[in-house]
Amino acid sequence: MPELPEVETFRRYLLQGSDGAPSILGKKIRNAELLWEGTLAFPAPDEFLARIQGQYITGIGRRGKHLLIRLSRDTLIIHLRMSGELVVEEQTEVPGKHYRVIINFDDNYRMAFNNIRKFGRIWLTDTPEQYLAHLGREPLSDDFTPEELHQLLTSRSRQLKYFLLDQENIAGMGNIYTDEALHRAKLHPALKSNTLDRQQANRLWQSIREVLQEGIKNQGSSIDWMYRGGDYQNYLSVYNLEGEPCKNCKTPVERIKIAQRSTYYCPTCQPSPA
DNA sequence: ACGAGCGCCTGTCGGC
DNA sequence: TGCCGACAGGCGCTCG
Repeated sequence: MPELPEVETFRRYLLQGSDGAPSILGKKIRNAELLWEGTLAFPAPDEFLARIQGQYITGIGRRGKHLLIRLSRDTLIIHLRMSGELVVEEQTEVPGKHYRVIINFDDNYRMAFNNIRKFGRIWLTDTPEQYLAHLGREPLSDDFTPEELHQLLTSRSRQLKYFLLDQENIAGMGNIYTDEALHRAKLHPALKSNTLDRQQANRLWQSIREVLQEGIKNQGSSIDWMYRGGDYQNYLSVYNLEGEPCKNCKTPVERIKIAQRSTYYCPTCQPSPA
């Protein structure tokens, strides 16, 4: 499911709580339950279950699309992939059909990793950096500059869609926000990255940050049956809007396949490179 | 180096 | 109604 804005929304939910769910910060872990062992990327199940017991939640961070739950001794890294979500609730609730991992706290609350498609993964480690080392720049950080984006773009020749989805360049973009950023920057998704001039790179930098910030402000996008918290889906310009008029020029939005993903763009505002 | 194709999973939707 | 393919917010792998 989630891209950077949705993961950031989950981070804030865990940190601040919401109606009916407390913050998990400071809670002590009584034990964990592994309902689908494949969720666990590291370590082995026995070690995971033994090691997580008794640790306290000391912080909640994010790196790209990875959630970083800081514990007394370790970090629990969670990647939600396509259909994951986190639920904080009382232990008396009936567990959801697709709960894969449950963390029980010692105060009658729990945090459940709900994950229909089983693609999500978690790691428990005291060296989290090694699992995050492949990630590129944090697009909303203060020291990510348009100059640096231009440098990244021109260092290789990639179609812009591929470039933005590649987490080794920028960490956090997914299918929705990539299409939205390219439309806002008026760049065709199949344009080669190394053909962009400084002005185009500046526009893309600005567009990436705007769509991500607007996504966070609206608590992410809720599409289909999953994650109903946010409402940024109501402000999308092209994603999932095939045949609808472009918000700028009224040309019908088109859908093509790039990188095996549906890719939405306006053929007028984002002219084809060919 | 780049990108296509596929696998991993469960569920929904539209067409026939 | 039932079946069947297409599709879904991700990513790692192979192959040419």
